[in-house]
Amino acid sequence: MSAVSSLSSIPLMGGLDDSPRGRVLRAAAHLFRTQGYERTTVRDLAKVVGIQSGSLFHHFKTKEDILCAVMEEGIRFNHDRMKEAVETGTGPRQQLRNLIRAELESILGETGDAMTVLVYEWNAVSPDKQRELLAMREDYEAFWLQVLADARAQGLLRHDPFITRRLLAGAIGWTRNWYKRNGPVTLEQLTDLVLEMALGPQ
Amino acid sequence: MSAVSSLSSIPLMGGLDDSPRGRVLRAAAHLFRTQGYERTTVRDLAKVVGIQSGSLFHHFKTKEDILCAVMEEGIRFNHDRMKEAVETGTGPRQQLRNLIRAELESILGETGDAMTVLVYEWNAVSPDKQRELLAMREDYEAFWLQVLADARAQGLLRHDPFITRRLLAGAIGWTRNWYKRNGPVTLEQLTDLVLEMALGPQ
Amino acid sequence: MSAVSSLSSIPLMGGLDDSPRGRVLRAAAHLFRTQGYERTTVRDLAKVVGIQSGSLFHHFKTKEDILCAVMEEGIRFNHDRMKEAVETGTGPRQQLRNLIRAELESILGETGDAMTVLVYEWNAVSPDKQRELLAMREDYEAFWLQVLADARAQGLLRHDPFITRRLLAGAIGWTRNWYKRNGPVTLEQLTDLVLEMALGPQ
Amino acid sequence: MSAVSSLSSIPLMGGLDDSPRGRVLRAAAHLFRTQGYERTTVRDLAKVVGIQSGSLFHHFKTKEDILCAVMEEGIRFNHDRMKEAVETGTGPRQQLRNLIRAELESILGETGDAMTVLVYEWNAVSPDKQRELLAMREDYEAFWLQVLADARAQGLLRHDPFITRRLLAGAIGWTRNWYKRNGPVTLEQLTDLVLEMALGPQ
DNA sequence: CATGAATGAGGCTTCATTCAT
DNA sequence: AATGAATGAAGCCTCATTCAT
Repeated sequence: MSAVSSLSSIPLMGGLDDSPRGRVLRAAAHLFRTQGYERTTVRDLAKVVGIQSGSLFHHFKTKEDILCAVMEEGIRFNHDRMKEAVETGTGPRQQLRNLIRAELESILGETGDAMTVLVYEWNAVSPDKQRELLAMREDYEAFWLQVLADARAQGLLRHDPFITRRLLAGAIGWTRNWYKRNGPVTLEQLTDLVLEMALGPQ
Repeated sequence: MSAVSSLSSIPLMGGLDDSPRGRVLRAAAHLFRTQGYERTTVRDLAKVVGIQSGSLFHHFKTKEDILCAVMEEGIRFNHDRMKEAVETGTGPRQQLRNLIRAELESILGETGDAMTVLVYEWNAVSPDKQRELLAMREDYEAFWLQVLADARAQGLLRHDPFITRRLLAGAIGWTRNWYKRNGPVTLEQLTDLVLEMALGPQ
Repeated sequence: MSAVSSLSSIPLMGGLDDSPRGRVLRAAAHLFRTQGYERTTVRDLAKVVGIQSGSLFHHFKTKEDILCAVMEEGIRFNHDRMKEAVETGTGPRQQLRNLIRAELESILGETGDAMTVLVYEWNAVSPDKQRELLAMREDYEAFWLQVLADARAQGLLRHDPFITRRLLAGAIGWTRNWYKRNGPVTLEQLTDLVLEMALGPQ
Repeated sequence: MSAVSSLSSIPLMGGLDDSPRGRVLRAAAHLFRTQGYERTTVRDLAKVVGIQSGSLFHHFKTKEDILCAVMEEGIRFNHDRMKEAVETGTGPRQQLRNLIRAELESILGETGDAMTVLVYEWNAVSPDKQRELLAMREDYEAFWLQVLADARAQGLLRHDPFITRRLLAGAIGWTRNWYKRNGPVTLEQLTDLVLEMALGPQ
């Protein structure tokens, strides 16, 4: 059923160590993305981790908790990444480029499974959990809006920061479905393309 | 469970009449998007349509068939829309604008549920059906690539048509998650924003 | 599913004309034997007959009624056959041979499906119907017991008629599972073999 | 629905212990024979065993697997019985008598349900499984044919071994439908009657 | 009489979760 | 913590039967 039978082929997801918990979350992120949350059974997951299905419930109360944990770890790790992107950039243009670059990494790299699951399985989580997760995303988005507002203030950006952010978020998130890291376009080039979409040529 | 208890609140999806089949597909598109395919039971669906669950299987062989039919109708209807967009435009710039506008309509309008389901529930369909559906999408995408290639030939577009299309597809598809039709930005303005992302200012 | 798609290949069962009723019963006897009663759907049956499933219920009240009618017709037709077998024989030995021969015909010939169904699907019919059918079989069996009793009285038969009848019934009924009419053993030879089982050599 | 509500009234079937698997198979053999395979629901079966219906599927993959297992165990156990019958007999006559006796035991005793199911529900199993089961029966039948061939070689048997076997199989198998163990005829007497059918008086 | 869409009860099977060992 | 058998609710689908046309 599953195309994955061991964890060895799943890259270490950012921030997750080799503890049982970490191994479950990495396997879950992968399976939830490739098969879908509902179509992944706890037995599928246990098999990939190399334990029995009953044992999962010593680490997580419910299957939904596993899903939420995947999402949380994804947000948490990328929050740090974004923060760093802003802090290491000097000036809005470079900061924005850093953000784009970082978000592309987050989508196309080791946290890609988690970020995809965050979007695609969003309404598998209860409203309560949705609220919690939305709160976590809020300051994540705040980085973007702040940088875009700065860019606008400096005349770099011609349009509304909010709308620009949304359009960029769509373009970036979708790369998961087509971009190949070892294809003809480098990640730097892709970053520049997206940056140009936001700010125009030059 | 379902927030929807009758079909009356679901707009007529493009091309689907009031036949039992059409009513099932409209309800399915809506439920599959709001609840997810796996989390929508055939009883949920039947209740919204106003029939018994067993009766669904007079019109469709399996639940998966319903999903595929939703996707097919979505593709089919929008194929015609895209074709018209290209035909009624004179010159690549106008054709491209028409395409963007048409795809925004397709995402934000009455076929939005179907198009979202097409993306979000993609791996709920069997590989065989995936192949069929991909074949249908192919000439849909061909419209875009042709127009973008023309734009490039005329110097309107500075980058690779394929990549540009993917970035636009992401930006446009994501609007479903944030754009409000009765908000401050009109669809025409949104169209222009996306067009500017593709071609730059002016 | 069914290996039969038309009635043309099913021989006319004894006593059943080409009326709708007769055609249904012949098809039913065949399908019930080859697939089993429960595994044969009324749609299967209707398709072979060449009508719609709903139309079956103009001729029979329920599916079970069809099964019972098959059984009844089988018994009724073979009752006449047995009667004739007894009447045309002179002396117990010839009468017994005639009965054996007639019952082999009934199992291996055109009523074989019905007779097999009578045995194999016996507990698909309600107790009430079972009683009715048992009553019909009673005088059928009376022919046998009478002839065997006569044979015993004449010293032809060494054992209890009742037990002898049961053993013969088993041997004869089982022929359906192995005897081939166009094989090396003729029906007359088979008849003699069974007769010898009953009466011993000579 | 079921006339049986506990396992206590079902005799231990040959070779089956009190493991969950054994208890399921014994209950299944009984229910499948008395109600028919299709008319026995997995809930019926679970109730008799004293477990929940879902638990059945920890021991057997499908309902059909349960049927096949019943058949297999029946064949396997009786294979050993037949082998012993041949080995403990000296000379074809005694061997044949032992076989008859053993098969009567197998039909009328604790494996009777399984053997009946084997015959009556034969076409409820898939062609693949039929092949497997036929292969198992093959060497079972080989015992009979060998002994009958020996008998023929010694002049004890006047007719073809194959045909004789089939007639005996029918007579023996049918005893399930009429013979009462605590009736006027002992099993030994019945055995002798069948033996006489095969070899003639003396 | 025939049709065929609709019914709705019920069947098999799956699966997250529990718990005694 | 781990196991794995057991649970029991719920899911998809089938099918005999009905009935308006």
